[in-house]
Amino acid sequence: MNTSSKFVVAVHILTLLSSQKILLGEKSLMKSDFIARGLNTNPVVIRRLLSLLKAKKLVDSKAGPSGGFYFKYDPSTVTLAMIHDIVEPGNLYHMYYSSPNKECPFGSHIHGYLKTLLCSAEASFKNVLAEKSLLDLVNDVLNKVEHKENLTKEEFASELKKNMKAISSKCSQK
Amino acid sequence: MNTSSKFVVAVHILTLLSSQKILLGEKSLMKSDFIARGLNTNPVVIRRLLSLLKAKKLVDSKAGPSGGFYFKYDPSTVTLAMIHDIVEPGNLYHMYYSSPNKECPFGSHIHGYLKTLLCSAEASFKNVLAEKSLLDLVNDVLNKVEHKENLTKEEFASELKKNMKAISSKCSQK
DNA sequence: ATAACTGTAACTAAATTAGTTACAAATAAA
DNA sequence: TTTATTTGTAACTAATTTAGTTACAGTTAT
Repeated sequence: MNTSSKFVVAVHILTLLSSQKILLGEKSLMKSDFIARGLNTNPVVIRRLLSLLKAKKLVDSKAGPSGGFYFKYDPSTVTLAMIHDIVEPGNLYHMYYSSPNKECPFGSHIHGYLKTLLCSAEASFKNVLAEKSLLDLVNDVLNKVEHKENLTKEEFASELKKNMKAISSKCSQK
Repeated sequence: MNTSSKFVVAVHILTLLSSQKILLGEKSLMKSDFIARGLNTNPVVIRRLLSLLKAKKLVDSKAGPSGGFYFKYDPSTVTLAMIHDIVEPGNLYHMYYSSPNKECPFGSHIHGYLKTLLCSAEASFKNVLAEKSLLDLVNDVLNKVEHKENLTKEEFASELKKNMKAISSKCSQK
């Protein structure tokens, strides 16, 4: 198993930033401290990942008090496949298994066919990710909240805003 | 990227054992030394992987001089998906990203939808692997050899046998 | 001016992997 | 029956990757 959590964390972050843009407006910013709290991890880990996403032009940031990060695009146009390609480039499995010896008249031919098959399987994996946009994920959550907690989008937006402020003040308490 | 080569190496080994069964007969055995040569690696690495495949009943072995390994089943009934499940159990990506904090009214709901999607993408990956059997891989190689090197199956079988003996004698020279 | 952010370098610790040495147990062959 | 060959496995090393952490320079709203 791939032990990296970069992909799931990046999706989590970008879904948060998308929801913030939709619920709280274009100009709203989210701090790395707040995001890190929600993932039980360290703000530096979040900033490191956001630094990569910024280099790829998906997000932008503002330093200083009341600074933070925001998502640059329309959440409906960014798919999980794009995010995967950014944070986990290359193949799911590498094919550099001790470059097969040409001495073996049979074994030396396996590599090529196996590589072709793996590429095709990985393409299939990514096709599923390509069918899901950040907006889809945001809507999944919003629908759940509206139905299960009987909150309107507006009520939920103000709850989110309140929570962001509460967490921010907790962080600065330290 | 997953840096493990267990899957590709296991497929390589089992394709070799399958070809040996088809070309050289049921009783034919292949040594870990010979397999390791073809992969430019260490016999212990090969035996370790074969030990797992033996525990899963895919192969069996015989100790002592002229001992070795053999594939127990019909190569047409074992798919690459089965092999993957054995040597890389679990998910392609783990979902234990710092179990999301319930404090965050939005973030706490993302996890479930992301997990569902990843499972579906992984299922799609494995479906492609499930369409390829060990026999398919053996036939890919045999067809290539017959066309490009103009060898009949019988000629190729004797070449393979010769090669196995040559490598074996090289190994015992040390 | 100050306080609150981002941005990033440097270090630690843990986990995983492949490779290696060594040797016990099994077994065919001399 | 002895010997040589092979599997089976434990123990260790080295390399790589990952997340977490501390520290601090640069930026900017208040």
